[in-house]
Amino acid sequence: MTTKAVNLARVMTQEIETGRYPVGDRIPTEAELQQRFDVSRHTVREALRELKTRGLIFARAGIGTVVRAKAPDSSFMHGAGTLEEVIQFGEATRMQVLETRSVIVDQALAERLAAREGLEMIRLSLLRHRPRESVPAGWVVIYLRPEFGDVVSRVEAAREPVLRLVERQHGVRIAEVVQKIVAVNLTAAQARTLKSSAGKAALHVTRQYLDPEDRLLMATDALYPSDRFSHNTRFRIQQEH
Amino acid sequence: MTTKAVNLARVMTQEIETGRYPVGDRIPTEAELQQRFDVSRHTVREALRELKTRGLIFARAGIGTVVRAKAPDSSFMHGAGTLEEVIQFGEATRMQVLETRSVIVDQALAERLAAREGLEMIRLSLLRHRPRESVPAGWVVIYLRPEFGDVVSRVEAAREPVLRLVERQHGVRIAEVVQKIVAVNLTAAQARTLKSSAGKAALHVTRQYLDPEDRLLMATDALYPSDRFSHNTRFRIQQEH
DNA sequence: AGCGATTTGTCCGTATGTATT
DNA sequence: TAATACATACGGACAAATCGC
Repeated sequence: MTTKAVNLARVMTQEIETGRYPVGDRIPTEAELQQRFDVSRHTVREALRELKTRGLIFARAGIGTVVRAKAPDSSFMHGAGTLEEVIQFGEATRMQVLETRSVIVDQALAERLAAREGLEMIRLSLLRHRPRESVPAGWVVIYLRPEFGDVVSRVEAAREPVLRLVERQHGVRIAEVVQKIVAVNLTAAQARTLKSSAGKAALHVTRQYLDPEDRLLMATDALYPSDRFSHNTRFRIQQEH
Repeated sequence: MTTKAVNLARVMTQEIETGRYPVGDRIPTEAELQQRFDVSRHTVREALRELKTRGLIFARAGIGTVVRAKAPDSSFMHGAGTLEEVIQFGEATRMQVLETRSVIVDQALAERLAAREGLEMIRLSLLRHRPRESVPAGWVVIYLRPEFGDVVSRVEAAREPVLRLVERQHGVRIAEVVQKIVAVNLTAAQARTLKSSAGKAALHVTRQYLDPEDRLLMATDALYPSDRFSHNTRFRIQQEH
């Protein structure tokens, strides 16, 4: 069973899509729609509200209701899920630093990190451990801008993500995260480090953290064997007025 | 001048944030709020609708209205292109339907889809093909509510995601997507279907698409061999305004 | 299994305010 | 100023879902 409002919204959507009401034109007034579909004004408004939140129309008192777009515009599909979930490297994990050193970005690394070649960066290699588990949950390599080097000494003790340390310590703000996930089979060397077995499937997650000017602040390169990690995200769509 | 509904929404948001109504608890009924704020039920519902679309609460007839989450504080992601990338099953891929049938959700499936046991759903199994490539890019199983069955016949011809077909045809709106990604080694049977090889790493992506009332509209279960797919996301953090 | 009581969902009618022409 | 059209708000009625007895 579909409601009258949903049905009306569907009809109006279709008529906008098929060009009966072209972009820029006004659709019939609420009173007219009320008559045409033999419903209350409340129901008409309910249907139009739906189209508004989908970005198909907009309304102005005194003017009417105007078609804004034929198809739902992607800019109206704002994902308002938490970035926290992306950033949070798990509260319940302990970080074990394997190695810290300075590297010059070569061509291969430049590609992987979307960073400029020749740039100097701090390379922090560490294992994530869950409490009471002998095998590491994952292997994370963090690339940091040299000026953020002072946080390195606090990584193991801190109970929060490296990103948070950098943000607080240096007053920078992350504006964007670019994430790429692929599946890989572990090499023998990787398997040794992770105390897993060669050939086993793993998630390979690379991330770039950018500031508002699109400059790379930090990048990570992580490897999570299949049975120890799942990557969960919750996207919520925020409608606007 | 702020409207009564906006004001009420603000008060309720704050009370949820400050913990007066903890996550999981019910907020007062519409009738109670109506009395407390001395407004009509219409106004109460208008305010609650706002909180619903923000994902703070969800409501069920017969039960009440439950707090789903505290308001995202400062950093939550925003911006075009976020959810689109999740939803868009690639325009440039062709869908080949392998099988369509009706299934009753058993215990195992209930867990995987976060659906109720005993529910009837349509199971649509298909392969994604990229143009000019002989091997499939991925294997997708879609679970649809029975009332959406009419879109099945149009999946192969349509050049858009099944989700879009459902949204347009039935006037429903996705409010939330829950996504889980794990790495797996392909079984022999899976490898055969995908024209890949057993043991090869693959991304296993499961998603639940929920409407504003938290009801499951559609769920997908996809398998992408490692060398044919990478999952890219771009999170943009909303700046204060 | 059934039957109220409760609570949200849908739908209707009406009145008044506000913005635009 | 008057007419138009959406915005806000009030009221009531019944349906649908759920819970407890």
